[in-house]
Amino acid sequence: MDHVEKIIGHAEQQCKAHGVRLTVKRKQVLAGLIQSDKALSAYEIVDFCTRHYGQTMPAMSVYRILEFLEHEHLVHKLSLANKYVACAHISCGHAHAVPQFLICRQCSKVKEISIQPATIAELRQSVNEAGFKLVTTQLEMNCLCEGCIAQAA
Amino acid sequence: MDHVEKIIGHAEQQCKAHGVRLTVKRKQVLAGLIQSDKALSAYEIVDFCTRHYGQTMPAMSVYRILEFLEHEHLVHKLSLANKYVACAHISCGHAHAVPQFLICRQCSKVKEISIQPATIAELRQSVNEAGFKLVTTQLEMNCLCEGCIAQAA
DNA sequence: ACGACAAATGATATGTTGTAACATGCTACA
DNA sequence: TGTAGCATGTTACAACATATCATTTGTCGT
Ligand SMILES: [Zn+2]
Ligand SMILES: [Zn+2]
Ligand SMILES: [Zn+2]
Ligand SMILES: [Zn+2]
Repeated sequence: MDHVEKIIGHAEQQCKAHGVRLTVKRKQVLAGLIQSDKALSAYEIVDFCTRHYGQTMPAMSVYRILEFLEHEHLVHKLSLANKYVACAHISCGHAHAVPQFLICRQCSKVKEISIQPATIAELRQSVNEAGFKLVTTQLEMNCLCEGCIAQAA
Repeated sequence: MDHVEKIIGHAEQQCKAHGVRLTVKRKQVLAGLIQSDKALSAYEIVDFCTRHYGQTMPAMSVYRILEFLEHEHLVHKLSLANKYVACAHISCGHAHAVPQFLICRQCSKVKEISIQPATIAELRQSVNEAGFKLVTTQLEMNCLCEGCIAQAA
């Protein structure tokens, strides 16, 4: 049982606990994202599934499935990059806090982190002073990953 | 001379100083964004211009013009919302720092702020600890504006 | 003023991303 | 086994964005 399957197993447990089904197609999409180990656009997922599972995966299905997976917190949508990434904490057990995402501009690798609550509080404070209210503390930041930094040097 | 024209005047000065031209079409797009006082999608700008200036504005032109205006720091592209907003500091004179944007989910109003350097430093520190490097400190945050908060209450 | 060059815009086509609407198939449960 | 609800298939189209080449307009040296 490899790494990906183990995560899928956890995801399946989670879904069962919520009274929803992780169907074959949904597993395919999630597994694709996990295997890729980076953020993919919806159509990249279409291509991935079509190539790996021997039948064309309609874009419509991918969007529907992504919506489902996001709702189950198994996948995160990254608006900054218009891509989708598997949650990094599917196997952790603990319910995960609102995440922040570091997105490599170069290669779409994503790190899902939790910034210091104090820092978040300062951010929220700045927002409040401007008369706005934060709707979510999910942040997305344009970054370069370790690999791409090394490559650039 | 109204508020919008005054800002346009400043923009024109700025362009002249950079040896580039703020043409009629470019002024129309910029004025549209300023008047709207919120972020607009490229096609909303197309509609605005077509309605207000009596001839159809091709989408292609809008994209080209937005690219120009962004390059001149007169307009900012908001990836989080897939929209464009006029810079809030065109008339300020001082060269503006890397901004952070508070975007109202409800009505697309945008506040362009400058978060405490100390907070930014903490963010950068978190990113470095994760092995990534920030490419830009421009942040975009999902918010509700004053008006929409009041309305919701 | 004239011609040459570069910048800006027009026009058309096409690529990419995302949703609407309705048909069909599958699963769980009475 | 019927049936109700969920999931997927199919088709069409809307919204967002870029590529390419033609035409117009502004700039500058002569
Ligand atoms: Zn997560
Ligand atoms: Zn990278
Ligand atoms: Zn600005
Ligand atoms: Zn608002």
